[in-house]
Amino acid sequence: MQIENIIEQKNLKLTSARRELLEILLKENKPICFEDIKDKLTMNKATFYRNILKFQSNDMINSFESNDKKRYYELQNSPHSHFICNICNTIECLKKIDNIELEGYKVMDVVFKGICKNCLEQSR
Amino acid sequence: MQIENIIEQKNLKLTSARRELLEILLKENKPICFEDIKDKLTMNKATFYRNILKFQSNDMINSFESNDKKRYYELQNSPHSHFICNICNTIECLKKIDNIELEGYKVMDVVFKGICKNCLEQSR
DNA sequence: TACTTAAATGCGACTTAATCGCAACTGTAG
DNA sequence: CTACAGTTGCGATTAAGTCGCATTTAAGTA
Repeated sequence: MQIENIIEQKNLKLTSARRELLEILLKENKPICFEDIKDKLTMNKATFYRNILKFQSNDMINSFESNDKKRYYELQNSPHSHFICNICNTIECLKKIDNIELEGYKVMDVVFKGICKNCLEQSR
Repeated sequence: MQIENIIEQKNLKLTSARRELLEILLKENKPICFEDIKDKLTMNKATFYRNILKFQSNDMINSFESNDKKRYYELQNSPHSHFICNICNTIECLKKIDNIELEGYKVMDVVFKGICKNCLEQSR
């Protein structure tokens, strides 16, 4: 999916800041936080946050907070869940789990917390 | 469960700040954030956060961030999941869901995001 | 190609969550 | 009653996120 198409689909202006931000998100292909990328950003941080908000309200990205108290952002290419390890704090993307449904609710995102495979094995 | 017992089980000192904080958490019986209770707190906010950390490392409370970008804390009396509505931002406690397991992981907490029952009905 | 304008940006100030170092204080074991 | 490790209050600090405003820019239109 090209950046031009993504933007056009949502009827947004394609600015250099937005191109930059989308390129970063596409390239990373995993949840990233502001701190991870602030040095790469040429745009002002206010612009960063305003575009994050814009993208979120257009369902282009989702975000969640990890154990390190930082907010992570990720492109919503392919919807999937995340697992955050309480020990090593690693964020793992899980394969889409489509059997998670709650009667009466529309579930759009799931974040699991607990102990990941690696840490479980090391505790044996 | 009495506060004295909770503290004693964990080999922590029972200070007035900790009694106050636990009383608040017990009384609320739902996830609360710093802002919700800061006016009630007689302790310093550094003390608040230090005790939150202490309680967390002793598995007495868990925390998660909601859509309002505030961190919510809750006593781990009875483990259960939470549903955060992307529309009304309400945090709901769900009944313990014990059929959620991930092969190879230890799941300790689940946060769902999506659209809650109320908002779903209103969108019809 | 130039014009127009709503939307986007940069900047600086601001708010607030969360943390830190340090001196003073306080539970609790002995 | 005492000693001391652990806890607290305080003030300063860091960093995420927001806001208002002047300036700039993308993109449609003539």
